[in-house]
Amino acid sequence: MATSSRTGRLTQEQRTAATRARLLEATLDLIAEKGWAETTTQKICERAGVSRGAQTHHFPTKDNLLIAAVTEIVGRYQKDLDTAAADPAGQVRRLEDVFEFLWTACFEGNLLTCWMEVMVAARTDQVLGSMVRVTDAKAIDAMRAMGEMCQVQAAPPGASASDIIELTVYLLRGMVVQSGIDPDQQLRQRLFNVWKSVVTGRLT
Amino acid sequence: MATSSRTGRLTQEQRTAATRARLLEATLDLIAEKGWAETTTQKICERAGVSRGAQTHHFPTKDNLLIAAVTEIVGRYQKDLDTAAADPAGQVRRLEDVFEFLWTACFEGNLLTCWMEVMVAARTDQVLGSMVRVTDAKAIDAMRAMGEMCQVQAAPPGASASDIIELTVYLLRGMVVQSGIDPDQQLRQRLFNVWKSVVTGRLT
DNA sequence: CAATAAACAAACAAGATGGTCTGTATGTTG
DNA sequence: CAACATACAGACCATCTTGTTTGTTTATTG
Repeated sequence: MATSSRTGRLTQEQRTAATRARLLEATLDLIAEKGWAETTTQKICERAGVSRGAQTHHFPTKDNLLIAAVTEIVGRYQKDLDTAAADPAGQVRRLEDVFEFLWTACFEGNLLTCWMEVMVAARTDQVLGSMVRVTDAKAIDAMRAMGEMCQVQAAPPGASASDIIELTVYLLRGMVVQSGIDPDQQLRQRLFNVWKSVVTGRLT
Repeated sequence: MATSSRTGRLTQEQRTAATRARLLEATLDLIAEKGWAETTTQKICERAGVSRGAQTHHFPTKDNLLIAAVTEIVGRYQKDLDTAAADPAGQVRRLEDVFEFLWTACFEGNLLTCWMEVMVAARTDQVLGSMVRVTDAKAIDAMRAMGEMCQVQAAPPGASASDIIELTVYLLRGMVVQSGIDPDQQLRQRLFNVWKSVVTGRLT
């Protein structure tokens, strides 16, 4: 319990937190910029301004570091989800608002770009796969729950608002991958508007 | 022009075609099984039963081989597209049939799984990116053209059948990525049916 | 059949990557 | 202040990956 705030020195805890944060931030940046496969420990250390010895001290193996990075991605996205879900506390929500949230969460920043890299890598990576499976299921459940709060009546029997939400999630994920090679975001915005009008026209 | 079919020997042309085909097949298998990043020249040669010398003879660099593999993927998918497009020659097509084709083309075999690996890798790879950009645009155009052959009237102004098709493509691509970590294909089938009923209920 | 070219095999070289190891600096605690 | 634990720095090593090179086999052609 030594803050030592008046001196220029740092607590061990502070130093640990700082270097870990720098490593994770560099890892996320590299995944977004160079892709999952090109994200090596050396490049991470270089970008984070951390020696390789320090990295191996905090994260003994590369898996440790990458798992922590994926946890960080999930945590940030989950945080967005939580705030959005708690926004109109207990009240009824408009489906339109949910669409708007999903769109913004997909294309602001590079979080979803990182997540698509992780999902694709998880397909052929055991440890990553089991991790992504559970966290992704949780995220989709949370988003479906947002749909159930909407007062809409689905026209086709068996189609719920939650289903529409989940479909929208897959659509947006496909669009995020597309945005990696096609810069025409206006086209996607227009198509998403079509999607919204088609879906909302069918629900009441 | 020596066929030499009666002897046990092979023409140079035949040998070339055979080894190239084996290498490409092994490459596609590895991309589907291990992912883009784990697809190394050594593993390709090992799986193809081809020496590394032979590989470097036919494909001097790894890029050459991978580009040829991507071309093979695109070619096979384009072939599916062409046969499907030419099926009801010049006639009007049902939107339902197009949906069915898109679904089948996505989940039969592992072609689309490979394609998603390529698309994600293309985001951070210059040469791959320019290649994927043009071929993907062509494929989407071809699929949009199938939508334009459907005699449907879009209810929301500005929404064409082609737009619905393109939205469906992105939706299915998101689902393909999901299928890499979530084996519940029945869920996706059910959701896709929801999407279809939403659309067909909205179009006439 | 002889000469030439192509297909093929395998060893080698250069660089990158991830993990281990040894040593040093900094903070913590009795 | 002394003993100890943690954070950090950098060298080292085994492995893997890609590309080159050298030599051998097989097919083609005059």
